[in-house]
Amino acid sequence: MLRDHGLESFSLRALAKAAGFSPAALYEYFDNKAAIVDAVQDLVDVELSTALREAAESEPPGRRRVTAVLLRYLAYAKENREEFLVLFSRLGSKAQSLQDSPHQPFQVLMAAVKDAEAEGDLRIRDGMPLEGVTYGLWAAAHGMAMLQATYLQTFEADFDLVDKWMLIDFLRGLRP
Amino acid sequence: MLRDHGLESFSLRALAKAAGFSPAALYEYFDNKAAIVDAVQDLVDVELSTALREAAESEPPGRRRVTAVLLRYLAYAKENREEFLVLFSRLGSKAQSLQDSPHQPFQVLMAAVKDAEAEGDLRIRDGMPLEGVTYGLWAAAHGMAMLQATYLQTFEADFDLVDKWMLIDFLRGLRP
DNA sequence: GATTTTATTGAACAGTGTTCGGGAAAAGTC
DNA sequence: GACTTTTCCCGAACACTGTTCAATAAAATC
Repeated sequence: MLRDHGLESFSLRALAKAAGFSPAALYEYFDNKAAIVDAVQDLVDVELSTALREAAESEPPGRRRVTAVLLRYLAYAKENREEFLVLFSRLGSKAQSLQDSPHQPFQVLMAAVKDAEAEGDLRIRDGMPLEGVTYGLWAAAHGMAMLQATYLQTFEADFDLVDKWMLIDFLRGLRP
Repeated sequence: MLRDHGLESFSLRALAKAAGFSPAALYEYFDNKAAIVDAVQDLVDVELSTALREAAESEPPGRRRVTAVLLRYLAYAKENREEFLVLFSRLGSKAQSLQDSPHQPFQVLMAAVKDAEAEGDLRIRDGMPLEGVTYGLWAAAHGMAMLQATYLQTFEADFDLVDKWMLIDFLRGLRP
């Protein structure tokens, strides 16, 4: 529904027509537009996290598994551009927290990082929390995905190989 | 002007009133709202790039200089949240290109990376263009800045130290 | 069958970006 | 100085947005 026509031009009237409802009827189920976006964000959240989980299981624990999760993150953002952008748009009104609340993609990545450290394949500085390095790795992939989806969307180039090499090199800096 | 009231609630009528003009008068100088945002983006672009240039000159060539530029990027995003978000919002209609057109912050970072490689302080894989590793490093910092500015804006924590450590570790993976 | 509850709607309101005809003020020309 | 032309700006309007609310039809309950 939303996938085809972007996020900017996503009006309640258009959504209502697509759903066979009147615009006012939407307010029976949602408080406002932000609540609708929140609901969509939840859907995207689990879709992305299951994709990441699959990627994690495809590789043995260690830095390679972390790399697989990050590359899957990038692939999802590339294949599902609008969904990815919705997830990180400011239209929703979620109070995001890192650890408790189920930002599931983060949890999946953190598990992979934890396992890699347990395997002795990844070094974590003294005083650096597990969430910290997970956040850092997430941010690296997120920045690539975000730049390609917005700022560099008109920049015709194949980022795949560059992304992969850079992530591998970044993780190289986390070797024991 | 725009700094105080965010980007979402930035109406042409409000801008016109603040400028002492009528809303219609703005169209004498700009084609549309996107053109206004483009103009602001240009201003932010040079503001950010001069800040990065200063940071580059504060350190000798090498990975430390690259780190300084990236940290300055993060500091700017933190101190000038709205400007930073405007720069990467989809409201503008710029056709961004990496090399030619003056996305100046990228150029500044690329110069630092180039110098670091020339100093023998940074390794670039065979077949990897200079733009590629610059993009990767930029994306890492950009992801951190973007997450803090949007998705994690309610997450009260001090990211500064984590950001610094992670960037240093990432660059550690690029040692010769 | 009567009454309450649940869905759904059309019309309206305030706000948005944008267009257009018209009217002042400034600049240029004889 | 008078006349024309260009520059500048505004009010009103249009189509759109999210949102509210009284009214209505359908369903559920008693």
